Amino acid sequence: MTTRPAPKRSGAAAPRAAKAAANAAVDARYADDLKLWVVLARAHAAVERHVSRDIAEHGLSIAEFGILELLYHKGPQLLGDIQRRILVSSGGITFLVDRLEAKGLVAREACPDDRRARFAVLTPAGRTMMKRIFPRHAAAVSRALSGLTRDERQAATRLLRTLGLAAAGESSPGTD
Amino acid sequence: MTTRPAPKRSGAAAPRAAKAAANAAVDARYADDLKLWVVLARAHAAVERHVSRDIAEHGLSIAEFGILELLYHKGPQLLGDIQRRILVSSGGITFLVDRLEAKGLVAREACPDDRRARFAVLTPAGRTMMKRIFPRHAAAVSRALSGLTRDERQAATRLLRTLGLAAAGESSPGTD
DNA sequence: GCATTATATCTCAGTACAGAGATTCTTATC
DNA sequence: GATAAGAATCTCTGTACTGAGATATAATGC
Repeated sequence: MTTRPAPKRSGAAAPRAAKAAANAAVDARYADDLKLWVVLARAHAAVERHVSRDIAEHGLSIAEFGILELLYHKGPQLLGDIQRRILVSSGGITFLVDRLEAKGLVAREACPDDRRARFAVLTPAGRTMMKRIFPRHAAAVSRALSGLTRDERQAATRLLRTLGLAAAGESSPGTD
Repeated sequence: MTTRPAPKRSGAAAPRAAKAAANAAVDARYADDLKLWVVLARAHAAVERHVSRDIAEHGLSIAEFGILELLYHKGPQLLGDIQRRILVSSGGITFLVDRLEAKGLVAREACPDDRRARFAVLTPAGRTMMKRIFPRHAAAVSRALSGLTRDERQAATRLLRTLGLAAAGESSPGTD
């Protein structure tokens, strides 16, 4: 990660106005939407970097933490339900739970009603860890979002929920 | 971590129930922020899936398309500038430009002022391709965002820009 | 000019998943 | 209870990246 103010060098200046004019028709039509997609991606990346750094200090990836958080708050869950909830592939959920199991934070338990299915449950060690790191994680998330006021955060939550639901539902029914 | 928001804690007599209550207090305090982080991640994932599927039909990843789009609209760029713009690692930018070069869409050119640096430029084939697929891509983005009204999209753009800039600036070097 | 330090890119090993198909089990029907 | 369709998980291969160090060049102080 190098981020340094570039030394003086005649910049890669391109005749912006002319180029933009050339594609003006298309650009003008969709420019606002493209802009929204860009700022959405950047906001997500920026917040994710904060969150990820916090979580990485405990040796966990975001997806791993997502599973632990789900189990911590909602109790044991079927692997398939976790998969749909945190949006990973079927192979991904096996891989993630394997790793959490290897770390001793999660265990698999049989489902009495369906022997194909397995529950993931927090081990005592996993629960202890979440108790310890969750408040700190929540604070890190809050800090990452602190660029918005309380009202703005509420407004953003509403807009993003609407956007997410619409985009998830539209012509993309399967999460797999 | 300068801001350690101490959850209010009932001072004396902390049996288990009180501790659990304290946990609940922490959870409640940050619940809204965690919710915003979740809907941000989901909205991003949902929109990205649409965009990604559109781009994949042309054999490109989102990062590759991001480079092509940057070169298409802004002209030749130094690799380091592209890297900072689309947020990939130093190894990543080499890898991505290699691949675009192998596809014949991009070429490297020497920088006359700095022989360490290289420009990436669109080849004629790359420009032709972008001319062809960009409008369609823009339409796909618009469609993915169509869950919000025009006004909502404007509001979301403003909020996400503010959020992204704040999160990127805070203890994490600027991207632009 | 020459050494020193900083920067731009590249190399290489490793990580985190995605996706397709295999395996194991359930449910419905005969 | 045997068979077949369907479902949940696992296995395996492939892809897109990250990050630490290597190499070449530039800028600066002597």
